[in-house]
Amino acid sequence: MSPFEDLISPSVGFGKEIAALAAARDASANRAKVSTKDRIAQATELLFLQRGYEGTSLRAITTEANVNLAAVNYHYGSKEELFTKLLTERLDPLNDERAARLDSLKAKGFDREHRVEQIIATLFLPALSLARDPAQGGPDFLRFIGRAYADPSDFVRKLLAERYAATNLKFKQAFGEALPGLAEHDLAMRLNFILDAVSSTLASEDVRRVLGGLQSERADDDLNLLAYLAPFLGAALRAAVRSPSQIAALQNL
Amino acid sequence: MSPFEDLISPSVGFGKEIAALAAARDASANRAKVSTKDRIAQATELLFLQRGYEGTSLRAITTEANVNLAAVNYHYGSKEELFTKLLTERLDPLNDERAARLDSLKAKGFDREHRVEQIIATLFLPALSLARDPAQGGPDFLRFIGRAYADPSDFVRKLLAERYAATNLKFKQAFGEALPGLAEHDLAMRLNFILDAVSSTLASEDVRRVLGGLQSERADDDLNLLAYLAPFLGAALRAAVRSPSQIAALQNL
DNA sequence: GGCAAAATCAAACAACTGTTTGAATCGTGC
DNA sequence: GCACGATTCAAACAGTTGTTTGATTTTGCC
Repeated sequence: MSPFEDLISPSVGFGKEIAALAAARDASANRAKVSTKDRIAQATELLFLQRGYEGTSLRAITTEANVNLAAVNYHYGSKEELFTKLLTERLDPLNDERAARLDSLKAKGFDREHRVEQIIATLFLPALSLARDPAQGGPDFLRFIGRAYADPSDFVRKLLAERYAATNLKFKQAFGEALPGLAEHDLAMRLNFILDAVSSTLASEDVRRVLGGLQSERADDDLNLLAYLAPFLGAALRAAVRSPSQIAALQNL
Repeated sequence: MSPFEDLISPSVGFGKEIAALAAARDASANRAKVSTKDRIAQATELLFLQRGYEGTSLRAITTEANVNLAAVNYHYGSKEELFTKLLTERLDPLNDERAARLDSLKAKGFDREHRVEQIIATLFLPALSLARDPAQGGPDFLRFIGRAYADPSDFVRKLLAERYAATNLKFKQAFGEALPGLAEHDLAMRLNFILDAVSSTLASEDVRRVLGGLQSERADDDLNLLAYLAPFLGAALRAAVRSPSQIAALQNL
């Protein structure tokens, strides 16, 4: 039995707000009228994917949404509050699920041999299963969170760092325990390394070709992508576990 | 003998403009007066490292440089021309050296077993040896090019893509030949993957701790970092060489 | 139907951006 | 010492940004 088997579990349900949003979006597909507030949200998501936080002006949003400029401040308060709402709406469930799965994995005990791969799986399998949930925004979900983690603006970076500091620390510690002998700053560097890589990969268009049909309901696809990426990332992390003397010995590899 | 030995070669010399700039910078270390034009360049580099292209306003530059606002347009023409000058001044030599080393490597013939690692070495060993050259800007050189390749602005991205398209294509083809059986879009994805990762790593502060003393003249340090990174990146690239059927077989790895 | 609350609107706000102007200053060769 | 080109300067330009205002329209309830 694969050590990842347990990780492929049905996702828990999430707030009614998101369901309401999705319902409103479906209604738009059928008829015509979407509320001003929701049209702003949709236009913002679209433009954020294309241009990021700083590159997306309120006027671009209101033009795309066919809405008066003042509507954003009326419905959301400010640009930062608008983006905070959109970002946390997707990232809160993601990080909750990540933390929950890591806890249950810890409780059950890690696999001896594939500990790193198990943690990697816990880190981004939730993103894959949430991406499959139409109530979470569908196939653009992955691109959205990839963009979010790659966004260079102070505002987004601070939001992610502060709001999810606890979860991030949990995973850092888990990797640290799975990779003893790796200096702390080395671990931090390697984690940034693979996180950046995963973010930009998720944000790209190509990942969907790898995923194939995201519409599929079968969790086997998760295993496919996991089998595709986990050895890749695992090898990267493990390769860092080398003392300076070992590095010297590698000179004529 | 290591297949990388040949790659550690003395860097060729570069234009007198850069030498003049470096001379001016040295003069500043001795006495006090640096020309307005050079103070603008220094302030721009500093702020670009901190905030990127879009995040760096001309007023921030002129304030940091203790210079009148109009001086930028007077000496450089425009903000884009200023950044183009600074970027190409460092990236032109880097890409020229990369292309030259790849050509000579091709002429000599690749090592059978470590072909991927050889190309990886060719891709970023020039950056390391140029970083050691004080005429190229010293230890900040790596952070600078890392920042450049990670910058999200249309202007910088287009500049890098267009100006160095030929070199980029050369390396893509070299990797493609070294990794037969890897579909083109997979190769592109993997290359973006490791390029993003390397860029953000170079741009970070931590890389200097790994590098230890950049002031050292000994090329052995290059080999150290190469031995540190090449297996890491090589493993990542090789892990992608898997057919869909092989992926399926990996489900219970 | 009327009326109060909610929503939309055009317009302006102050702060910022890169760029240009024209006068004042500087430095150098005569 | 003077004149002329190079440089610096304060000021203003036209454009953008996020936000606010006050009037107008729409909506839902009695």
